[in-house]
Amino acid sequence: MPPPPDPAVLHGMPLFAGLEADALGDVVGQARSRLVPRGTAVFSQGEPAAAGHALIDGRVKIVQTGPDGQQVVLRFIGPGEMFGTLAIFTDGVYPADAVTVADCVELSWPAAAMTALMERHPAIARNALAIVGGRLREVQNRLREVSTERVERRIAHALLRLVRQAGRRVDAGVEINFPLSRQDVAEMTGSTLHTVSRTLSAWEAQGIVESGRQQVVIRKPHALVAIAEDLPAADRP
Amino acid sequence: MPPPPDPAVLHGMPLFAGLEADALGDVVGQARSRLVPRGTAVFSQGEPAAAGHALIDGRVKIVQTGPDGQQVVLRFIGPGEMFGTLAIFTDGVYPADAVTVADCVELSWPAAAMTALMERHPAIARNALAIVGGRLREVQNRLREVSTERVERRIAHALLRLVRQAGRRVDAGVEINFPLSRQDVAEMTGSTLHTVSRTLSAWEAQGIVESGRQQVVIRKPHALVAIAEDLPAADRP
DNA sequence: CGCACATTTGAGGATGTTCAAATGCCGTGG
DNA sequence: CCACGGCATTTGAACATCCTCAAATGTGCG
Repeated sequence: MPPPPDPAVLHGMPLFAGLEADALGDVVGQARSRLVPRGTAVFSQGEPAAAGHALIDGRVKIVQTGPDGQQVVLRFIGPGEMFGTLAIFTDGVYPADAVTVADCVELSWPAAAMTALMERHPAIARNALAIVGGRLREVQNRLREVSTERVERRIAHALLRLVRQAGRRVDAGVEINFPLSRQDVAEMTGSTLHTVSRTLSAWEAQGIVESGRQQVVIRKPHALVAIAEDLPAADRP
Repeated sequence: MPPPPDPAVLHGMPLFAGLEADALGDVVGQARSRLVPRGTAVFSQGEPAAAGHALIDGRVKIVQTGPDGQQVVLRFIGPGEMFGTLAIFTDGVYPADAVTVADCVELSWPAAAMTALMERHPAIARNALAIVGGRLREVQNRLREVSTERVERRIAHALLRLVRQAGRRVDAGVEINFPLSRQDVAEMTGSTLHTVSRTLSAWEAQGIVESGRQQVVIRKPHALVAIAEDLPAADRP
């Protein structure tokens, strides 16, 4: 049996914001914690949604696979974020795969417990609504990007989003805090790993990024913003 | 002052499913009804979200505009559907334009009334969660399509979605029940009106569709499905 | 009838994909 | 410790798709 979770971990999780201490205890009491090594599927597309999940530590990639095997990265989950809960509120089937891209610690609540908690604490339903609403907006924005922007801008947007979500200051600039392959970026932007590689190479030549095997450091975030916004690149080192 | 709405109109609106009769009365009591002629903006992107809306009759196009003016059609709203409610649950600003593409009758609830109703009747929050969750899925699927499929398949998918949503049997086949331009289809698929026109022309030559000014009739839905699924077109009239 | 707008169609060309092959990096097992 | 095998990445070349530009044609409304 995994260690019983500490109520403190729920702090800062938007889904449980505004709950009383005893309500939080109720929530924590229903949770299971688990260690998941890198490269493992937490759940898979098409499975019945047995549980809702929250990430305590690590990073999880949410990938949707189409009928012909084409994959799209829907999002990366960081500590404090929920995932796999949508299915519980809709048709009960996970709509995507969740794969750990680093060693992870996660909490999970059985689907029944999740819905029961929501009935007992209506604030959870309202929080969930705000969260899902926010994600809907995010995806709508990406839909617009993919529909109207060229590849280079989309890649810039994707990296900037990742920086916002998982950026860590290092002396060379800002580093994206988890292993990220060209293929991943391609699947985030509706492109190919070849094009992503070429684009990053070009940016590297201009000193905008530094990148290696599954790792990206942004040296000049402002330059990336200029590309994302399609502004003239008016800057020297 | 518009006519006081009849409680019957709420029947079949998923947002208010499972509510008691008196709760429904409460809901209806807060609503305003309004006639909106074709081509009018119900609300505009960037405005503070003053109200949530439900369509009783007609058709509304939800369009998002990017920083450079590029437009994307997020969805078409038909009778019985809600729209413009997302903003109330998130940041209070409409994320898109809503424009009538036919003469419409709509109900609306002031934002404050909407949230109050939700607090009074928790079932509404749960319904809303399921609805928003369903839309999130839909948009995620479209994101995958736009990211991985070629234009022809995307157009096929878009038309099929419209048929499901607003298809009407006519002797020639199935008609999409509201005025729909090539430009609209282009903005639904991340393409251009030129490409859409060419594609429809080609399909017309094959007897798959019949289309004219802002109007499309699908004569062979199965053929369209074959294109959407990328199957070999194995059929004769 | 004429104007505004929707649609069609052609030609040319850019963007990005596809195909192919080489190189580099990392952990594993000998 | 080093060699090996599996990935990840890079880069070149050819090509396909689809967009852009341009102009003509059709359709409905005022």
